Amino acid sequence: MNKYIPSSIESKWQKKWKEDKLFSPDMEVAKNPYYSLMMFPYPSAEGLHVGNMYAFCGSDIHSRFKMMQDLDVFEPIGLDGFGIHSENYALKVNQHPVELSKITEKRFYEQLMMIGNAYDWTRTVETFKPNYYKWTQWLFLQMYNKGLAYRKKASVNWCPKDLTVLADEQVINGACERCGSIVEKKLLEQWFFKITDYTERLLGNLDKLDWSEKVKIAQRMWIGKSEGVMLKFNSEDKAAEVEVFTTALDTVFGVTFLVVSPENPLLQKFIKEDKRERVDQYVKAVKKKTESQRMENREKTGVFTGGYVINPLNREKVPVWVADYVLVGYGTGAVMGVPGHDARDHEFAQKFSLKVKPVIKPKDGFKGADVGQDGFWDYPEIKNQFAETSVLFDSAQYSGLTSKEAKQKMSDYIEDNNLGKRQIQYHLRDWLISRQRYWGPPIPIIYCDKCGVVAVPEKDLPVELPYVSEFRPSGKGQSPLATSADFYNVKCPNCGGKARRETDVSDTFLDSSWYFLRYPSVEFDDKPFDKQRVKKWLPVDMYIGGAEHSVLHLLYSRFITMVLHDLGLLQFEEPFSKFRAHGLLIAEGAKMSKSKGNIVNPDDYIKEYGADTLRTYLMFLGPFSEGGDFQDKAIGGSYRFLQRVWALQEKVTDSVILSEAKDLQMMHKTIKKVTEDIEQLKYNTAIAAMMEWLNYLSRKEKVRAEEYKIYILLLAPFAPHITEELWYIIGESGSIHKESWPKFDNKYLEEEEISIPVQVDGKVRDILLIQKDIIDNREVVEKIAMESQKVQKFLQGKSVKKTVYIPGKIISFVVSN
RNA sequence: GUCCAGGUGGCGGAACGGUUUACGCGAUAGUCUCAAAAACUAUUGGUCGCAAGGCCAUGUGGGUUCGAAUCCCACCCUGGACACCA
Repeated sequence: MNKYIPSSIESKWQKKWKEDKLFSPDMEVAKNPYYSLMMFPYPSAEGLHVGNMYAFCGSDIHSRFKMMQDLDVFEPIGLDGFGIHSENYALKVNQHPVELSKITEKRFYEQLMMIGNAYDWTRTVETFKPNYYKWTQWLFLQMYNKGLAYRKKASVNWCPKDLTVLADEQVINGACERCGSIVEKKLLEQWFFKITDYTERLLGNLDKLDWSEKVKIAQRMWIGKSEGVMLKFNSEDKAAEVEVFTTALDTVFGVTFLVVSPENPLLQKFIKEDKRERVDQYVKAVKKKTESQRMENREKTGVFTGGYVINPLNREKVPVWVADYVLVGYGTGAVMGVPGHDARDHEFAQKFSLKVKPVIKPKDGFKGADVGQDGFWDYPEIKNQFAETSVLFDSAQYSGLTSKEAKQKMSDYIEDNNLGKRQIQYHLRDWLISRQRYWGPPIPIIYCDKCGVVAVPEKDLPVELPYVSEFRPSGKGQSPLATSADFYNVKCPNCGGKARRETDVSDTFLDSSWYFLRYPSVEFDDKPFDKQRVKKWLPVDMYIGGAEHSVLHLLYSRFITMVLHDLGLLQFEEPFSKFRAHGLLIAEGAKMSKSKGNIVNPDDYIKEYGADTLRTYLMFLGPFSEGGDFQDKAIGGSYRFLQRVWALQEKVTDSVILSEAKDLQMMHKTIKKVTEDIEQLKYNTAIAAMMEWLNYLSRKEKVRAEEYKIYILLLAPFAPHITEELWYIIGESGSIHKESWPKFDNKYLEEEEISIPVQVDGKVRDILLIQKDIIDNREVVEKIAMESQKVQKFLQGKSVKKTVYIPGKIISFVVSN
């Protein structure tokens, strides 16, 4: 027997698989297409770390498993190479992104080759190549023509470090999701996609999708639907009207003030002359405050405007304040202040000594601490366990009603009297796609002095990204392309007159919002995707990726797919039938990051132990959906495991007949376990089952060829190289990865003797071995149990009050009270 | 603050109403060796005991059940997502 030397067999098979196009299904004739997709990486020349490998291997194992279930699996790979991530890396190492992209492409593909994934290397997609971004620009044009891309001047999120605007989805906790800088607000003219036109569909379809629940929840939260009413408040003198949105109309009798946000133009109408100076001062001060100052200090501030409005339900006079805790971007930029039942309003009222008036109480009255001395009661909207049991008081004819009833009746009243209307608000806002950076697809728009905004004609695509040596972002709210006269000076496609190109590029998430459509159609230069191909291969059967893309990539892709569906270009409106989020691989108890210096490089491990060992170890260290902790020491265990599988070939013989019931049972039990576990991505327990069977086989004198063959078939998705080699060693031909997955038969799983624990008062006192044929005979089994000496010891002198027997499971005697 | 995961040996983790600690790492002892490494074999939750065996252990406190790591309630931690969204 040869020694197991991973390095020599792994590269050999990788080369052969690629040459033979083993993992390139025929796009046209494949009978059972199965599209298995992994989120493609955004490359930087540092290469993939072991956390990336973890994700890619997990997806690959599932793909290979499906392949062996005789499906024509299409498992493509590509690079999401445009965007800030790659560009920042270029800035850091001071190399031009164009050159760098060539290096990173090579490096990434080499690494992905080394790990042994079953990629179709004939169909890669790189978003930064003109033959791809031509169609990203085409997509923009479709959006534009459908009225879903529009330009507006808006206060947008500006990252002071990356020197570009960001989408709302890219701002986390007031900070840039890339670099962590606190974002600023900037007024700029930008391109937006009207994702808000699709809100209800994006929300509604979620229920039908087979996706990881946490991702669906994140999307629902992001869309942020809330139902309430839009209520009109007239100023005292009826000269002005302001609308507020509320989800808690039942508290309307508790309104003691009204707050308008400093940015709200309606504010002006409420300011009384004697207060103008102070109000102006306040508004100015707020505008000067940076976002970070606002984040840090959340203490309530505000100024009384001098104006009053009338509460439409009880006709009470309510003072109007201006305060920056009211956001201009949500609802109407004005809220009714109910300090009795809203924590923020309460805080505000306390600070400025405004009246607090509770109007809802528990059905059976307040109990001591329910309502504080300051009159604040944590009302249902905050602690909704009270929602069912609380009633209104001091609310005219609505007193005594529950919140739900009151909301109903008050809404009716408001609508009947034209005081407002029921309304649904969403958190989701339109997708800002302009970026003032270099490394992205130029937005295909031309501005003509005469014709205005003109779309670049489709025949002129791609608008190629020029090689600009000064690719650094300028920070002036303009892309570096704005310095290239050759680029921006154009003739208007309409009138031929002097015109100027849009110099911003589009968001990298636009590149990735449709890449899955391109893979099956990469060879077509005249269209983004071929109708027949799409029909055959999409939607994606299984999509695996990180949960960090819950509201970015995964939401945008769904939106874009819906639009293409509405344009009649796709038959489906959801791109990913099944999505599973993988867990995060951490190292030394912490997230892998450069700053912590705990990045683990997979190359070293591949060199030392081989890709098969690394794959097996990564998949064994914890449940794939939950991630785990990478421990350097423990990887040796996986290496030993494969060594032992290799060594087992010595014991293989054809002369022993596989007849022992126990042998068959182990085999079928393992097939069952591994099959079911892979299906659910529970790779760690699948591998544990393989180890158990291996331990069993190693203890035997001889191992039958049949057993060994099935063993390596089950192991093939996890360790593709060693199993391929062993496949040839045992005299088989063709690739093991094109073999059919072993099947199990339940008839071998039953045992002759079944062990039944016997409990006395809930504690196990003995374990009986019961013959299969009497297992259902309650009396006999109970008698055997009762007669057990170990059990008798605990029954002595006591009477059995109750006996529970679950056939084949357990027997339980109850003696105590 | 809200939402979502989780808290089980020295460690990563199994089990997810029915024998807690599968599988692996580590540790200890042994075999082999001049020696070491590797490999192989055995032991390995705590505690009392010479042993048989007992008792105690799944974050804490209650509850449901013949039986709870698992289900319910409250609380305490850890990780993640969202967050002045009215």
